[in-house]
Amino acid sequence: MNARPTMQDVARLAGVSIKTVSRVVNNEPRVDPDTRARVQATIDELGFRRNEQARSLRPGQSSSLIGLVSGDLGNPFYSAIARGIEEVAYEHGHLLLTASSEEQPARERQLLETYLQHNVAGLIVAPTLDAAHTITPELLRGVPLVSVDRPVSDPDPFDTVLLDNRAGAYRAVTHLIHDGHTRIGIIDGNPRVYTGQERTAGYLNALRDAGLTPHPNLMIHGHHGAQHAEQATHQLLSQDQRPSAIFATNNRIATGVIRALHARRRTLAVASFDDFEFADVINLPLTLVSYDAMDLGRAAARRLLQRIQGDTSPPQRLTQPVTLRVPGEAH
Amino acid sequence: MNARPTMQDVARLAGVSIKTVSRVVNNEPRVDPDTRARVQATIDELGFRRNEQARSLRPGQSSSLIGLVSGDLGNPFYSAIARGIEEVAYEHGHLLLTASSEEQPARERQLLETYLQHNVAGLIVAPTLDAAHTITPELLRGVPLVSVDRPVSDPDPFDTVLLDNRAGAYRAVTHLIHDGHTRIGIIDGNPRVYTGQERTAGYLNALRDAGLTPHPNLMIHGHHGAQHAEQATHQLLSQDQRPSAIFATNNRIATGVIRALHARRRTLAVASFDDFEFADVINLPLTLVSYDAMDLGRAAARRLLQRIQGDTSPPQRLTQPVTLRVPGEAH
DNA sequence: ATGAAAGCGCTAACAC
DNA sequence: GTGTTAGCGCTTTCAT
Repeated sequence: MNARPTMQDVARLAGVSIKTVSRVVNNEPRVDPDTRARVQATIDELGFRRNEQARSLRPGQSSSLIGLVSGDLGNPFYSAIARGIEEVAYEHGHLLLTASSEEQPARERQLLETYLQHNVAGLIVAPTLDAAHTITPELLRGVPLVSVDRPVSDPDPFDTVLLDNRAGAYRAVTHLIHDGHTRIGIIDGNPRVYTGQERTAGYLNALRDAGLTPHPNLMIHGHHGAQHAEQATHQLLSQDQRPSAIFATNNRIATGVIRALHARRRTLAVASFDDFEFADVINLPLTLVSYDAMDLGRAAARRLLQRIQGDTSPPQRLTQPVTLRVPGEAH
Repeated sequence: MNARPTMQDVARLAGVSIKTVSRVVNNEPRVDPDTRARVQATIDELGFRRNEQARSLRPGQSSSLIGLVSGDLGNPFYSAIARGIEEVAYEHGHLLLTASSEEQPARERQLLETYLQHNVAGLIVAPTLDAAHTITPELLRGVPLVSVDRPVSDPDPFDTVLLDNRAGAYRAVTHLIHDGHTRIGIIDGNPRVYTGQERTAGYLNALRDAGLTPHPNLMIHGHHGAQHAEQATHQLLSQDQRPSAIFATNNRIATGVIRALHARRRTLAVASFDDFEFADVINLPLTLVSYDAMDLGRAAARRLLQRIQGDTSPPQRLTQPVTLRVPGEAH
């Protein structure tokens, strides 16, 4: 329980003033080498480390804290983003606070406020639906914010890092069409979610460019999570004009589709946004839109650090690339 | 870029002293209701929120920060733990800092030091190998630490939250034996890792209690990650006395085993520590040791909060339960 | 019930 | 090259 030593303690023991200790700690130039050595020795002896909290209390000195609010850190997609942010933040001497909004706007706002109370230097948020109403410049008071995966609103007052959702979906569906499929079903989640909207748009564009007409019976929306996607798959396969392939707009949905096909002992081409580890072991023809979620985090963190360092250019929208992966196919 | 208002600003505008504002903010009793209302109105008007950094600078006032160092936040196991910690921390008004040691002791120590510089109230760490040499009471200076998933050392000077590794492995292997298997292979990772040691011990106990003799050719150690486990599986299946079942000591290894079996188009009973989403869709007889990783985090956080609140009882070792899951079997 | 003043650990401005 | 002083935003005696 020995109390933590302060600069004052070091100064006393080394027989110098507190300012000299500060100079040594901060590697300022104008210090006598002998003095520096003596002070450093005392620092080591006492195990002194600067109190960052006191340091960043001074005006101008921003704290080295970055706050992240994502939907659910337990979701591998978000934790990969967090990992990417963490990596870049760490390289630049910043620390990362993490919390989950559970997709509730009120909680999201509460978390951002708490972060601001702790003097974070910047914020990264994977916004909930309706974030546009709660995340405002007045709330932020000049603290920079970068949104990731989804925009806060459109047009967006903040920097935003997104996946190329539309192109990814377009390519996956086009790949199915090239394989001869003409009746391609789509299962999407909540139609208000940005990523799903973009991916659905990509699907429609692919059909249109191939001269195919989208069929309402082949498009199921408003379903959420693997459970509902499983039902939706059964529904698609129980009707007269069955699809020969299904595009799932994310991996939760893909999981449901695969479960349903497994239950029916039925083989169908499945395309999906999001890659997954067991893709190679599933006995189905798969077409996956793959990407590195950590890169989303890295890009968001880099942009945020630029803002923290004073960049005041207009808000940017950064789009991260995606690739098509067909398990079992040579490349 | 309007500067953040301070208590001083509120005091001036409300025509009271800063101390009265402080009393209102902290809900202290001895304030005139009228004064309180007037101050509160000013607070709302200005959007004032207490600067937590300044607050916790006062001695005695511990910060509301908790620091987590895990091996890799991108690993779903660790991110689930983080999510559990976050949940409990949030309920108690604490915030969570996260970082990844990448299993490097030097980085782990560096991160802990940085956390301590930021005046964290407590620490949770999933220790690397060799953490015993770098995580010492001198480093911590009275800041409480709880280790999770693995002990820092044995006997452990810190509270520790573990899975019931031995019992889980014992039950899984016993289940295989009841199904008639007598030649059961085991593939483990780095033999220095605590969890692997315990799970291997459970495997050996199960064999012994069933009157079976462990065979060196059926035990493969020192392999790391899915890649090596794939090779190890091929090795096990290429020898004369082939196993009829394989126990994988974690899900990375299980992934490798399943990959290898898929490549060989071979069906074999597979038992594994760690459950996974696609277990139900894999066409293999599976026996899984399942548990809730979030609970590990919750338990660690609860223990840490007790320490932060002044508990000085001797270090505890908490063991979290595991269950057996056999996909496709009724329960 | 309210306020004045000191001080937490540090850095910036300005001596010397 | 080195030291003195003031002050960041807050809480805590101790007065009034």
